[in-house]
Amino acid sequence: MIRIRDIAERAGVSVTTVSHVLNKSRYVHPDTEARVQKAIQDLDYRPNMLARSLRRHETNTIGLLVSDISNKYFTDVARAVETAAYDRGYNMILCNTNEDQAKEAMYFNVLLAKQVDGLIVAPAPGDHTFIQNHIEHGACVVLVNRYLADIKAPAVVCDDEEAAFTLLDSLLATGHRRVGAIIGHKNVSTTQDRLNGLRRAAAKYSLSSDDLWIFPAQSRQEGGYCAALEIVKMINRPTSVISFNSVMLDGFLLGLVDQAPQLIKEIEFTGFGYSHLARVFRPNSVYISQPSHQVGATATKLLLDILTGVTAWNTDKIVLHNSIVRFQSAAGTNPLPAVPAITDQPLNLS
Amino acid sequence: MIRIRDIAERAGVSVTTVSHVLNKSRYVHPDTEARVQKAIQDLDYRPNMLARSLRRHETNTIGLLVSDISNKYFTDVARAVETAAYDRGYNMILCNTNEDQAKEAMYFNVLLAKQVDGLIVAPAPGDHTFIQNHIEHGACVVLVNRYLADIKAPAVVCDDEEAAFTLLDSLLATGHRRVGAIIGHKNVSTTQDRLNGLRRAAAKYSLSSDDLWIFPAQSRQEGGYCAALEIVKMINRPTSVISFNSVMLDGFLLGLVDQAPQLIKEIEFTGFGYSHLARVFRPNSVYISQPSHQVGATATKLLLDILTGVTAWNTDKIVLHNSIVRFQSAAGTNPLPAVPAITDQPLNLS
DNA sequence: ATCGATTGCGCAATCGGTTGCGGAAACCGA
DNA sequence: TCGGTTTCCGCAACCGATTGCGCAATCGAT
Repeated sequence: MIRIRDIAERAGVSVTTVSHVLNKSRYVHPDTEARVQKAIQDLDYRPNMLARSLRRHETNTIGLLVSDISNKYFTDVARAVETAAYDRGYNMILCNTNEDQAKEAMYFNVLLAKQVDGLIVAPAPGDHTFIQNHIEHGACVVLVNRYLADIKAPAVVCDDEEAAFTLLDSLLATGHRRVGAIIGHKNVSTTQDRLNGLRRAAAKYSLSSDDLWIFPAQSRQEGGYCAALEIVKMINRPTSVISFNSVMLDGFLLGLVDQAPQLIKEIEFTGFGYSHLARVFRPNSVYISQPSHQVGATATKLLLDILTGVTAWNTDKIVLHNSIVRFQSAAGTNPLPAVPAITDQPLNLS
Repeated sequence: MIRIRDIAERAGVSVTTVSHVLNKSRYVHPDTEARVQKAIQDLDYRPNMLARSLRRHETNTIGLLVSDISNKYFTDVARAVETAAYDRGYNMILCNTNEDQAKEAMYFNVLLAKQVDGLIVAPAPGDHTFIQNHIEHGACVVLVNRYLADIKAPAVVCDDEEAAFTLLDSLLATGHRRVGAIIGHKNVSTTQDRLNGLRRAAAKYSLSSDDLWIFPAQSRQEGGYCAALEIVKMINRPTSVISFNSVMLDGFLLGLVDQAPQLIKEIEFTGFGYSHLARVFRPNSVYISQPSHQVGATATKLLLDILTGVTAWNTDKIVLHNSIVRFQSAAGTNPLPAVPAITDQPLNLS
């Protein structure tokens, strides 16, 4: 490994000067600087960030803890965080907690031990006093997606109550009177907010609680599949179903396809997040498009603003807006452009 | 921040002893050790990994460079790498290169500057002499998914030639005589291997090159969509299509759904990787299930074995086996269990 | 020629750990 | 009591950078 000292010797200057050249932190005579730069080139020198960070007490690195890396929502958030961080000279370390609280705590410790400057966390369900502890000991944390009553930290969330209301309202407005909801984890703020939205819409139409069938499932495909198995067996079946995420919706639809294909046509379905299956089965339906990219970008900006002192530490909740979109018409928000540019040409096999 | 010195003072010992307690690196009297442990507890001490790594010349961290984090194949690889690394006391830093060679080079440098012990790389298409450079300067790199002729490093790949052969063979065996292939990036080893497999199967059935329509597309949904737009316009249309990844297949199917729904029934399709859409449109079809998890686990084991001296550095290619699976029958390999366990109970809205 | 200002750069302490070397105290058998 | 072990632990150098302090050389004006 090439050290700064090697550069200094080769350029005939002190390590101080090399350091200042590297960081442009004070005036260095152009000739000297050129010699140093040449030595850096010649030896292919790359500063040791461990040493720099140790001395500077900052790593220019933030951690991102997501609960499920295979969920498209989180990969979108991760990409946004990564981009926003990179634009401001920070790197991101991504960790997958798998909705496992123990793993979340473990990674939290690891990342703090690695001296990340701050953390963006999509908290797993469960108790989070350990996070509050770390915050009190000086950790800088921004929550995304879910907020937590017992953690005093800023959060970037979506207006889930409103979106759920809108969704159910639109179903009820078109005449549905028996509605199912596949809701995922019960004890997270998103689910609670969305349930509140459903309740509000149900109240608006004086729906009885018997007519609103709530199915808490694992927030994964199997959860939705289970919901399908249940619904197939029901007598007074809902005429429409809302899923709280697209993974469960996929599972639900696959369940119907496997177990009772005829129900696909009978049951209206919609939910949070884009799904290919929903799109092909219900090309004219709506769904809730979550501002995942914006969530990541906003959280990152907030975190970095706090870290760099632009913004004071606070416990504000930033609420971004979900949008309700129709598959066909939403050219801008739709994952697939209406008329995609043709960028490649066919080729014959030679 | 609590330093090791704070612990030492509180426990009335030297920092040396605290360090040895932390690392269990030499005998310490039980009473002394207890005092140290108590001080660690009391002060909620967490060692600074930067300092440790600086001194030890190792970070117990590996980097993973993937070309597309929103691709399920890579998230599976990432999860496997993360798990395998964690089991051996290593952490993983995940970086998304977005199929962008410049970004790949940038992250390569960042990770080396952060002194990662080793790197697992799914290389973007393009020139990679910079990787070879780093290897010659001592970087420890394992390639996954794609191998590169100009990089002397071990690689963990799949038997893509064989899988492509099997896939096309099965189509030709059932009578198809005009086949299309949506192939993604042309200049990567996977694509080349698969093309060779296709050629071999085509030769076996004496298919003329006019009957094998090759469509190189962007390796994303839009690429598949473009292929659909093309195929819709064709006169002597393929009766079956093979996609080289599931994202393009999704795009292709959406394209058909949008532009020519009747073709969905007419054209047989299959490809590499599981797709919900393929499953619902062709519940009895086969597809190539890639051993993504095994790829990640194997690459990690190989890298860590090299790092710890268990295995010597080499440039071997480890070839794992793709399997060809049918949607319905493949309970084990299918993403969805045939009869998923019901783990949650319905709940009434109160 | 003198002196203050400016230019250009180096010394050495420091960040928070790890570890080779060695030393004091306790123990033990004769 | 004495010499040799064994037990237990501390000193201080070191990892590779950053940075406060200060000094020598040059410059320009008088």
